[in-house]
Amino acid sequence: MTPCAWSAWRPLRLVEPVPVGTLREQLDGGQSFRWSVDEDGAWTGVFGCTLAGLRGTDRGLEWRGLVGVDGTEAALLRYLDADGTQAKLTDALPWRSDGVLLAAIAAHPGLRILRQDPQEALIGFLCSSNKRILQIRQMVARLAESLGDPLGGGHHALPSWSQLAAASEAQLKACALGYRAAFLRGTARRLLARPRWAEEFAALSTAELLAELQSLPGVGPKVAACVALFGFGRLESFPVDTWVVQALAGAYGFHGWAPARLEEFGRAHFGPAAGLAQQYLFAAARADVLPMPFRAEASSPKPVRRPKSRARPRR
DNA sequence: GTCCAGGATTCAG
DNA sequence: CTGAATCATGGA
Repeated sequence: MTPCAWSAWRPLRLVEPVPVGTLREQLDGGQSFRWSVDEDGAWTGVFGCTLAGLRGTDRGLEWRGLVGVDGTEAALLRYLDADGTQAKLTDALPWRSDGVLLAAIAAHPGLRILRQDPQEALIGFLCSSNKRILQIRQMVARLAESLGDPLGGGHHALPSWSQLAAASEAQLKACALGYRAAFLRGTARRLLARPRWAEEFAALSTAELLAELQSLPGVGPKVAACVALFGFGRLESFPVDTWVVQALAGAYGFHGWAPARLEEFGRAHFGPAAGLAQQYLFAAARADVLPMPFRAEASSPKPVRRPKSRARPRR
């Protein structure tokens, strides 16, 4: 049992202020599943092997770490994109000509893509299919608690692939994974044989990375896009989930479009930081603050049938 | 009790 | 290739 003592709260220097609402969306809005908040509004979370606390105050963002543990502040600065890369990319998004995006950014100013560990993103989104964020968080918490290494204060790191592969059926079942248990075991066994998988994946182009991720059991187009975005920092990756489908249908009029086609639109329209735009749209859709001029029509005649396939320029 | 969830997989057409 | 059934579990 490791004694746990928090350091005092200290200011965290970011290039842009983070409103408390944005902080909440960022830590508990479906990117990471490892943060929880107490009654005073103080967040506690684990990323990689770092245990940290965050809170928003009148004086700005503050952080704390475990006494005797070095590197917490540096890890937080990297995790939260303190160098301002995403602030610049946000400014380069087409919000000046896109009122939907403008409204989404205004709803959560300063929202960032968390720079997560690849394994953390992969485990989290392997659990994500057909589940709500709250339940994903519970699954991941149980995985860490029952299989991961202790970090102090009752918190645990996520299990390694070998720890996951070695887990018994009963242990996985107790994590309430449902049919996703087979996904986790399968992926754990595959990556256990490739100790440097994260480096190897990081060296791939984004298209190659997405294909490589999708070869893993339980990883389809959407999960692969999320892992590329959150775990490998591929900000051009544009995950299309149920919320984004609804947002693009209601706000842009793309009713009935297949996810692959919406993804194509997102990348073309939003450009190199499409994933960042996606996160703004996702958060705004969940908060129900997007302008929806094309909300699903109840009485109008059948929507115009759209061409299902495009001419393929491939050779 | 019913419905649905930051989907993936498998199978029928 | 597209669409539908199926998957296991818990919260609303």
